[in-house]
Amino acid sequence: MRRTKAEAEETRNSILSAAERVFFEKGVSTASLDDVAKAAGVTRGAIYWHFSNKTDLFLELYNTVNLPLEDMIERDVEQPAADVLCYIEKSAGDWLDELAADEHRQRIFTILLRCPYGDDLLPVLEKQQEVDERHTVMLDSAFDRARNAGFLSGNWTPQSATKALRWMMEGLCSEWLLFGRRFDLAMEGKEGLKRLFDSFRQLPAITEAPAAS
Amino acid sequence: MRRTKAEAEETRNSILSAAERVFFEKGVSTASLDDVAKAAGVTRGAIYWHFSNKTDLFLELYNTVNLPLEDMIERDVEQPAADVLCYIEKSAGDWLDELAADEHRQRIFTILLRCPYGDDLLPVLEKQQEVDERHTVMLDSAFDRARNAGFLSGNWTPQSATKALRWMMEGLCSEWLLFGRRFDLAMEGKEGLKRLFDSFRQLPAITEAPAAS
DNA sequence: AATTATACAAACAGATACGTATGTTAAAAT
DNA sequence: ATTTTAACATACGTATCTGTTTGTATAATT
Repeated sequence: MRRTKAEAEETRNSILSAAERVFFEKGVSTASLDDVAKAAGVTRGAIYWHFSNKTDLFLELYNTVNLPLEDMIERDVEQPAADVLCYIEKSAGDWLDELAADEHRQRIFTILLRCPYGDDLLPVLEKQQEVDERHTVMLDSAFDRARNAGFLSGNWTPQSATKALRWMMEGLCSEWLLFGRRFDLAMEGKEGLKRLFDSFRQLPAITEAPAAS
Repeated sequence: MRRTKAEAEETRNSILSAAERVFFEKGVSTASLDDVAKAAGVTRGAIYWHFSNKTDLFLELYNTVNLPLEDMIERDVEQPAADVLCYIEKSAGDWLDELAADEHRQRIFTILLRCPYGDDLLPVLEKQQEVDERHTVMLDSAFDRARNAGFLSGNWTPQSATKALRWMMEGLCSEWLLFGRRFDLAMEGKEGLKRLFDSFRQLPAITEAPAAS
């Protein structure tokens, strides 16, 4: 029963959608292609027509979303130095809002967190690391501008602020995604961000009074 | 070839040790019992003699180590309020040192992070959550004592400090363990802790001068 | 209108992996 | 000295998953 091109694209998408749900529920390695086929209402024949194997299916699924941090990078473009910290904080908070509201991204992110990065999924890991690297570089330079303009507390260096922010975000999301969403990600996350950024902004208490430069 | 009791205990331990390495390298779900048996220099018969199946083997392996946070809990016992913050910081730093030096714990922790908590491994997940819960409660009360004694910055509440610390530790360890140990865990981790705890300790800059109470 | 290529389903073959059943040796128990 | 039983190895049957092949109805092409 040959389908029209539009119909074929539909089944392809339904396979991807089913794979997302099945991989999320059973894990990538334990889920079989038959599980995915049944969830999509097709047979394995359809999957092997559209994709070459499970790894390829996973990679295609992985390409349907931009990575967790990827769009956060684009957001933090050049801003006036006075607003950089607020802007980064807002950007991170918005990103949490989006994640909390988008189950699709939640599933993808969860799958990525606990997928066994062995052997064949190396390209995924490499892309992840490249995105992380770009995000780190961007944050570093943003915090550096804030610091040069005198808006970063002496307690923090650009690098340490970047790491603290990234670790908090990663820990926050890991706990929420991997361990059953037992708290309000957006609310608690943004409160944590607020405290952390307050400490970024807080100028030293005891040191020299601002001399005219 | 019947072995003596001591020899049997040896093979049991070698199976556990092999399982640790194999699960770490191939992932729990993709590793077969034959892989484990070969790595241990025995056959599957030995495994089925000592353990009832793969899940049971995993649970036994899981019981051989105290959990990542478990011993950190015991450490943070009652301390004079003036030293509480320093004590927690040191305790967390020590724990990072130990993790960085102990490949055994690294592997177990890594396995736990990316194992598919579906279906049969629920007891593992539940124990994890219970340990996390106890750790959180302990940190809350410790930060609370620090705060009541005036040693916690007004920027932070006990709860927010607890969460910030836990998220930072979790993000730090996740990035290090899941993504190839590409930095010095103990050094960078302790520097991050130092910055964070400095911000915990830093009293507000502008607010009222300490009035006699 | 006849042909061809597409989009699958169904059937097939090979490889694991699991659980169990059975065999075997030597340590304990008697 | 037998007997028993612990500690495995070996062999077996079965289920499952994978990749491929074959069949087939129907769009698309000419």
